[in-house]
Amino acid sequence: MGRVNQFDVSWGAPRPERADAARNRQHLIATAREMIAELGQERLTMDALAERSGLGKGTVFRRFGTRAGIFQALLDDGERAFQEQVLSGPPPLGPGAPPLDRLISYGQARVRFLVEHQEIARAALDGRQPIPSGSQSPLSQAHIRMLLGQIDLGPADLDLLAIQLTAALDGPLLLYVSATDLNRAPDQVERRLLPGWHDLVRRICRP
Amino acid sequence: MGRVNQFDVSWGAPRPERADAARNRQHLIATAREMIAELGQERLTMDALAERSGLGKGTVFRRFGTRAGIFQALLDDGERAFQEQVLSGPPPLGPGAPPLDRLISYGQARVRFLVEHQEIARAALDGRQPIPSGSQSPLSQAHIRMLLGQIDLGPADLDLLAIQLTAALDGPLLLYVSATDLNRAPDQVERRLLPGWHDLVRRICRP
DNA sequence: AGCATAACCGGACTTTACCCCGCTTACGTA
DNA sequence: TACGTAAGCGGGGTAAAGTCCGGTTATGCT
Repeated sequence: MGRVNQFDVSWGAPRPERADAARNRQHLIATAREMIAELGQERLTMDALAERSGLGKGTVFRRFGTRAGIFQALLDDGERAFQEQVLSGPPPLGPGAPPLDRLISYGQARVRFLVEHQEIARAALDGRQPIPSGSQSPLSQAHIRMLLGQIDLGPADLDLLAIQLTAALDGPLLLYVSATDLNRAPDQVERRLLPGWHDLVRRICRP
Repeated sequence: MGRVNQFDVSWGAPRPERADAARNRQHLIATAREMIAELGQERLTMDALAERSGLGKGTVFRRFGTRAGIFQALLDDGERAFQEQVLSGPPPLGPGAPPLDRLISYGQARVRFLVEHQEIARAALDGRQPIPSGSQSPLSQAHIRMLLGQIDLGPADLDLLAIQLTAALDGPLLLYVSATDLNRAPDQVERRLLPGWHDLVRRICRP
C-alpha cells in the first residue's frame, strides 16, 4: 500500500499518491484476488482484470508495470502483514527470545507463508526482467541478516550468508518442490521442510 | 541432445529421434546461440528464430514447447559438458579427492558456470509453468546429494540438504545479485561468492 | 520394393502482454 | 474560487507467444 508506482523502490514516498490512484490500486488488488480465487493465476489476464474493475487497460499497466508486477504487489501486501507479526509479535517469533530461536521460528513461519501463497509467489517470478524482479523478498533477507548480526558467528560475510539462507529457505518451495506435492499434501511438505530448516540453521550457527 | 521432445522427461529414450528432427534441433540450437550473441536474449523471438532457421514456427514450438524451453535446452547442453568435467575430470573436481574438497570445488565451478551463462539461465525461468520448469538443475542437485552421502554428517535429511545447498548456490546468482553488478564486474562477484560458498559448506559439514 | 502409419512440417490463426497518446482530473498557488 | 499543470486515465494498436490442422516424409513390415 505504500508504494507510489512500480518505479518507486525507495521507502520514503517522494510524493503522496493521488486519491483516485490509491482507490484504483486498492480496487485492482481486491479484484485480482477475487479472480485468482475463482479462476487460478494462469487465467488472470490483464484485459479481464481491467474490464472487471471497470478501468482501462492502460491504468492497470501504469499501476503494476507488468503482469508479474501484479503478483509482486499481492505478495508484498501479504508479506507486509506477515512482517508485522515478526517485528512486534510475541516471542519466539517477535523480539524477546534469543536470536537463534527467532531465526528458527522465522524460517518456519516463512515456510508456512510461502506454502500458503505458493501460487502467487510463482507467478511473481519473471524470467524476462534483467534484474531480480523487484529484488525478491528483501524484507525476509533483511530480517535474517539482522538476526545473524546478533549471533556470534566469528568472521563471516554476514550479508552473503543472509542471501544464501534466504535462498535455501525460499528455493526449495519456489523451484524444487513439485507443485503436485504441494497441492496434494501441503502438510507433508511442511513436516519435511520445517525440521530441515531447523537442522540447517543449527549446523550453520553452532560454534 | 538426448531428449526427444519437451514431454520426454525420462532418460532412456523410448524411441530414437527421427533424422530430420535431430538435424533441425541442432540447427535451431546453433541459430539461437548466434542470435543471442548478436541481439541478447530478450530480443530472441520465436518468429525470428524460425525464419532465420528456414523452418516453420510450428516446428520450433514442437521442439521446445515454449520460449523458456529453448533456454532450458541451451542450458542443458552446456550443463552436460560441464557435468562431464565433474564426473570424470581431474581432482579435486573429479573423483579421487576427499568428498568435502570435491563439494567445495564443485560449488566454485558451478558459480563460474552460472556467471558465464547468466543471461540464458535467467531466461530459462518461467513463472507461468506450474511445475518448476523441468525441475531446475537436477544434475547439480544430484551431484551434491552424492557427495553429501560420502561425508559423515550424522542423522540428516540428505535429500533436502542437497536441495537447500543447490538453492543457496544458484539463488544468489539467479535471484539476488543484481544483473548490473554481474555485467560490470563478474570478477568481483566471483571473489565474493567463491569464499562464501567455501565458508557455508565448512560450517555445515564440520563435526 | 510397396504400403500403412506415425511422426513431422509449416504457416495461418488466436490470444494476450504491453505501448502510445490525446483527453480528463486532482491539487498547489494566487 | 479560478487557473495552470502535472499526474492520471482509457482504449485502440502492435508484436510476440502459443495452437491447429491439412499436407508431407520417414520408418517398420511384408
